Amino acid sequence: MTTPTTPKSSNTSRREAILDEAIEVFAREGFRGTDVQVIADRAGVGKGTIYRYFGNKEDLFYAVSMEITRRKEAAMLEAMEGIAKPKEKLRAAARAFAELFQNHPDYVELFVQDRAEFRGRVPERHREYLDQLLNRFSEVVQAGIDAGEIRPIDVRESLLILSSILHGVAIHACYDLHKSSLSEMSETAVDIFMRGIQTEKTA
Amino acid sequence: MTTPTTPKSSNTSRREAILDEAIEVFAREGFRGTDVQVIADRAGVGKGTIYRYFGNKEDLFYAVSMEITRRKEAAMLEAMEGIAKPKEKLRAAARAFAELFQNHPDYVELFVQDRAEFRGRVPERHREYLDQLLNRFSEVVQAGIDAGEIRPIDVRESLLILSSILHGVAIHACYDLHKSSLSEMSETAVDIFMRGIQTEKTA
Amino acid sequence: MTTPTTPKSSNTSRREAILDEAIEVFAREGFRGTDVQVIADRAGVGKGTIYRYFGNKEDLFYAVSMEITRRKEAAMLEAMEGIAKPKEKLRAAARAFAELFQNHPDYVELFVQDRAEFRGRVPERHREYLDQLLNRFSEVVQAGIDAGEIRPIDVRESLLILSSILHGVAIHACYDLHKSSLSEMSETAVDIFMRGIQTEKTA
Amino acid sequence: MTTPTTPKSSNTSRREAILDEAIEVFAREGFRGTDVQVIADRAGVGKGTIYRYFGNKEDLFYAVSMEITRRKEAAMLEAMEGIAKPKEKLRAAARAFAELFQNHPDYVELFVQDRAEFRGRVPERHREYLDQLLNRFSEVVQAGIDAGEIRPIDVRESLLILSSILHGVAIHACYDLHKSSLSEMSETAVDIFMRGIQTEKTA
DNA sequence: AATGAATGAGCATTCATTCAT
DNA sequence: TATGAATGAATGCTCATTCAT
Repeated sequence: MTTPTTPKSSNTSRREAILDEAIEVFAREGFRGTDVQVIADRAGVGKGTIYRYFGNKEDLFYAVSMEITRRKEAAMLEAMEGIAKPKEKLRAAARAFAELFQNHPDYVELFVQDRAEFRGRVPERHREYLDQLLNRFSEVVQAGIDAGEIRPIDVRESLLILSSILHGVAIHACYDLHKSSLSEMSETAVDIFMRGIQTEKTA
Repeated sequence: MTTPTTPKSSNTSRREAILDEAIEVFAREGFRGTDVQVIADRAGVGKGTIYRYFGNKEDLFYAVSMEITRRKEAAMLEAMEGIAKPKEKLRAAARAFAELFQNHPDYVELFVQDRAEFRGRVPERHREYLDQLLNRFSEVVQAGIDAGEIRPIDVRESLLILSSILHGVAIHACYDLHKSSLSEMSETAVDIFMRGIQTEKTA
Repeated sequence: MTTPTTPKSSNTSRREAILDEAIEVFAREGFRGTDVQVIADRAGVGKGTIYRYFGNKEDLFYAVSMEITRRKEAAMLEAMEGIAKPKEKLRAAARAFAELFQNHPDYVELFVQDRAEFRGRVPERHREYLDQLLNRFSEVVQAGIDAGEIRPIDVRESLLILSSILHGVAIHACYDLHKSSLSEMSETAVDIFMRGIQTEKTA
Repeated sequence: MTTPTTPKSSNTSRREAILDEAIEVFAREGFRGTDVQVIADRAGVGKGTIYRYFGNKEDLFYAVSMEITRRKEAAMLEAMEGIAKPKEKLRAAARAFAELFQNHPDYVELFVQDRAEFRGRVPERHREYLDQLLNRFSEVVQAGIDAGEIRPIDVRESLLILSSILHGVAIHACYDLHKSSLSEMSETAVDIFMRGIQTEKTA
């Protein structure tokens, strides 16, 4: 764990190369089905190098999972920027979420793998992430309530439900391949959700 | 690979004993993490017997998955019986779904395992099941629309979304253990969903 | 890979075949240096079979070690039978010990391997064995003392020393290959030992 | 494989630091069980440095083994100095041997490791050492014989036996923890040995 | 039909050794 | 000279599947 000589270039690229390949291989083969050697070969590094960087297969998967989480969060937060109205903020975030997973079906698989393999065993990361994001979004929903756009619902619970819907749709979309895309289905789902939480008179 | 004869009395009980144990073990250990020997031991049969009845580990898991699907379906259909109003029918079904998974957290895990391990590879069973159930529910939704209770939405799409919500909540509930139960969270989610699809004036 | 027809001999012969090869390979390569696959190949069984019979590499080594211990003990006890005089009993046992190791240099290596790899970690087996054997020999020494042939020494301690001498000579003999054989060197060593513990006047 | 230059001040300390740590780690973990990185870390040097100084793991172990041999030899020779009577010289040397190993149980382990890992493969060093030391002690024994204190035995053989006894006791002492210490047991063993080789009338 | 002993492909992980810096 | 990042060969152990009884 000594600090690398060239601060960014070689180590970073190596780490990223491994991570990039790991995303694809874990997504395609599943956690248990993945042979670390395959990731090493694809990343063009020795197997030992992966263990040097990530410790073990599980921690490599964690790193992958966390990376996806970061990208998801970043995409949603970025999408909300510059939008004023609370409900539109939520829609924008949801749309960003759907588009990310539409463009990267891998990420859905990784989410499912994580849930399948590690259920409640390593939730701290997810819990922590969820809490952080929930707080961020809670302000938005609260603002919507204060503005009279959204019914005075339980903020945290409704956000968990929105999250469930988004993930549920992402996971389920593959069962409806012939029809609407993940984005389209998500759009409709969010539309129903927004109608479900808004005040009567609102458009 | 010899096809088992039509299960007679003792065969049936054997099959069920295996299936029952398989549900628990697969749920606890995951598909890849499950040792068929463990299922055999718990079911009190030889390992060879499992292979005689189910062909291989994957097909055993399929059988388990299908069994859960059947129970899920049965619970929902039974819950709808004797209820007249379309919206109440949907609520009842959703409630039955949530209660089933609340009482059998195993089933959630199996659903996730199935999705994780076999994503698009064996969708026929799910697709077939979904289609069948969708048709059943489509009539209900259509009746709601015809009765003016539900907005004239895309029936199939909205049902897929409801399914996504229910599964999404079931999967997500474990991340919010401290607060509401799966049933409670599902209740709220379905409430939002119903508000989202109903016509303006409806209560 | 033909399975023998005899119902009993099958398991026993398999176990023994593995054990026999394990003795040689462990002796030649050392515990850590041994590849279980090599033992499997030489014994004509699958690697899994070894793990089925012995659990793991360490327990396989234990079994080997114990087997040698048994043979050592058996050889010594057998050699003492039918001999009346205590001192001659000891000499006979020591001679049997030396001859066994002279004919099976492997056994020396296994003893050293055991000591090297497992020092105090698994002494129960050895301790137990030593105690058992010590008690057996203690009677002999005590008889010698009572008969006035042996000085009134600490029985247990002197036996441990005899054991140390025998093992020490066995281990050391290889450093003096050019000259006397293990048996010869051992004979001399035991002669010195006997003179050292006998009463003055004794021949 | 570059031959290290003649050790200068800092080199020497580096070499010694490595050697000191190697003694402990090899003794605790065994040769095969030792990770060179651990030695490097404990010695505060890079792993490459160890390879620069010692070539490879095996040669590092050789160096360690030889170092112990030197200390053993030095302790024995020093103990004999200033003592006139041959038998007392032997006793003194044996006592020094026992005390060294009593105070440094590590050394016993290293001796066993050496024997276990390299049996007859690298005996030159030991043989050479033994010969050197044997010659040194042979004079003592011969003097004892000439003085009528010791029976006219084979000098070399009896010394090898004494060596076997000392090493045997050191190795065996751990199997008798509850009772006498290595030193005590060794003392008794040497006493028996001396009685065994001395002439009848001697005290 | 039922069994479970036997099998061996498969894989995570370690660590001695090298070599570019 | 010293270093430690990179490597990949080596190996213990598992477990799905088969098949003789």
